[in-house]
Amino acid sequence: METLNAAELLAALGHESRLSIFRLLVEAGPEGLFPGAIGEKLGLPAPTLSFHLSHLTRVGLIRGQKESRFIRYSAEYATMDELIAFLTSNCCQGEACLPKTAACDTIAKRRNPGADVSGDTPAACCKPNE
Amino acid sequence: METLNAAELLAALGHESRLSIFRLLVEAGPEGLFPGAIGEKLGLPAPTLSFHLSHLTRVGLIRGQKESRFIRYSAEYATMDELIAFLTSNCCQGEACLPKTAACDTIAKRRNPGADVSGDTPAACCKPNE
DNA sequence: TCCATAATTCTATTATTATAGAAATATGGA
DNA sequence: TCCATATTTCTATAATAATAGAATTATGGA
Repeated sequence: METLNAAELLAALGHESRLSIFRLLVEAGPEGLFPGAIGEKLGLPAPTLSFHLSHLTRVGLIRGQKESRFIRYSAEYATMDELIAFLTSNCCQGEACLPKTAACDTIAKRRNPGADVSGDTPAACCKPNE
Repeated sequence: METLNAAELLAALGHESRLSIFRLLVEAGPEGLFPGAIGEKLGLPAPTLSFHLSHLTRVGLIRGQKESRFIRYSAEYATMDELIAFLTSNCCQGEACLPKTAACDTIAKRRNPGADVSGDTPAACCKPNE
């Protein structure tokens, strides 16, 4: 992922309404939700909601699929995954930088399958990453 | 982390110059960089750079420390960590959603220490998360 | 066919953010 | 002290994004 593309995704999520929409869809799982339900839950007028849904769709963070009169929106997990991989790549020069995220543990583990990674203190992370 | 705060962080990163600045600092590690070096590397005029540095500082993604005539900026990894934890919490209803990120593996592993998490296919993730 | 409804697109307005020159501030060295 | 330089703050302007009413489109049901 390139910087420009990542910035686009981040900007799309960098708005309270859109972030809320996205998280509703992330939590809803693959079944997703219809705009009606989202709008009701978040209290957004239909045109405003539509504006944000199309923004999120354009950048590839969600996707909408027509179903008779409705449009079922769902999160595109793969896009989110790539974004987080981008953010955490080449980080921190060997410091333990992302204990809550826990991605680092797994990366360390894959590099050295015998290591114990089940504790709370993560190994150094992310150095020779993709 | 609350949605509003997360949106602020994402918006701060959702600008190509700021994202580039942040990533330079992430890669620079705890030693950080001075604005001069950043500006030169990214080709940004000093006032523009300063504007973005103060934005990133205000939201807590970086921090600046005066050192004689210079100001040493460095990434605040903890903030990034919390942001990613927020983004990946309560996701995907048991689907395997973030294989590249790899956070899911570790979360699964912590839940069930005997599991093998070293392969490329992550376990279901993130369900009863913080 | 006609209506109710889901959702979008059109539109104008408002609000916010980015840009970078000019001026200001602060520090160390000559 | 005086100057060069790092960085910021001030300022005006330009660019972009958000909001939501009104109009439009599409679908299923009466």
